[in-house]
Amino acid sequence: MIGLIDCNNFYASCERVFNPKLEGKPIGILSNNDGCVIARSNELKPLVPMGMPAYQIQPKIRKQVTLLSSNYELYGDMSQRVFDTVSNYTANIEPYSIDEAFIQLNGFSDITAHCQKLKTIVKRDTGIPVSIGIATTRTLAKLANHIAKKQIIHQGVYCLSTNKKSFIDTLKAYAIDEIWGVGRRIAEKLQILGIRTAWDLHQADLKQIRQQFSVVLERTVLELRGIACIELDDLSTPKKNIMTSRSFGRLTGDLFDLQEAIRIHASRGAEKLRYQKSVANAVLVFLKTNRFRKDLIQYHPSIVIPLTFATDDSRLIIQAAQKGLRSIYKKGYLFMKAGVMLLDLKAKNSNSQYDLFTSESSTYLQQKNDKLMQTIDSINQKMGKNTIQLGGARQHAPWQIKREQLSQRYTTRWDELPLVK
DNA sequence: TCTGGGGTCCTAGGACCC
DNA sequence: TCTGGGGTCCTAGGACCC
Repeated sequence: MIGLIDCNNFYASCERVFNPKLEGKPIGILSNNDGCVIARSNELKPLVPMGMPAYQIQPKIRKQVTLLSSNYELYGDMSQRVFDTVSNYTANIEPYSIDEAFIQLNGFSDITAHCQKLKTIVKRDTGIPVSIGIATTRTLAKLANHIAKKQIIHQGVYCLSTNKKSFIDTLKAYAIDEIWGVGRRIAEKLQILGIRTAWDLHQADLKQIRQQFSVVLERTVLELRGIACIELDDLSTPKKNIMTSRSFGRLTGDLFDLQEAIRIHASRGAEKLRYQKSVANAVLVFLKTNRFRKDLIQYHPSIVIPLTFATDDSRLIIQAAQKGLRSIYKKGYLFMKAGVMLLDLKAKNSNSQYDLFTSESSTYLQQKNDKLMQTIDSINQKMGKNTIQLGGARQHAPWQIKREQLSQRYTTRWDELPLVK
């Protein structure tokens, strides 16, 4: 059997662990730049829909709720703690997102009881409440998890068995658009065909699904029937592209601002690249104006700059990115977002990147450069992000994101530890 | 005034090959 | 009247996920 363990209202729960006053109150976590509500406590759910821009929340409601900037450093660390705890009680854990992981649950006489225990331990050791769905396939485990969360009677753990009579009723009560892998577009198309519930899709004709949709949806149908056919990428599988981008706190059309932002993104991308032990063959740079501002002229340029040889050296990647920026930048536009994407990634294998032109002296130089990057990375790892940066970053530059309601990074910064009085 | 960021997979269609 | 057939590779775009 497969279990899906999912943290309840994860970001909100992380905040509550360190600020218990927020317990029982409606709280929401905002996207970067304090833009949209991207996570809600149960109390907030009836008041504010998911994804609503913060400024559209009515003042009357706004007064009753606590809105916080997202604190990814905190959430990332809490996520690791939850997964570490789960790993101690299960042979095989597959993290799927920051707040979810699949677990293998074979060899237990009473799986539900085991999961209840696991749930209690995670709450005790990390402070994070979780729900667990159990079934024979990942798609059904997701569905079971949903039920575990929604129906209080199950106390956060639900096992969905395909051979019980209740299975059909459960699927009949489950709307099509809530199925994992069925998004808005496909749901609309399915509705037209008269397929409205998980049970309808379970019963659908495989051939027809394949023809009118794709193999992806065909797999979902098989999964609903209890035939496991969705495998997850191992998390250690290196990424094929690496993207770093941010919306700006304020619009800017100034080249110097953009150069600074692009340098930070290129540098951060190179860090991610080294972390997964890859090298990039090309760098894409893009700019975007604010598409919501109908009163401003729009411009969304992007360009790919090939690198002379595949590299993970921040300096070369920054250089390429800046070259790209200069060629797409035009005066007279107000930009709201900039980003860098590292493309055509390959494993950093000790020789491949030096190709034809390798000579003894260039190999020596390469080793020296590698060492420099390693040193920067290890200092930043030990002393905190951005202890060493290539070039400065002005604190109040327009491109810096707005995070006015940021909580402390309680678990990752010495000077932000929670205080016990 | 204000509207997230970072990924994956699949398919269709074009270029090119013999 | 009648314009080959089949394969690969690449890219753009669309769908999905959290």
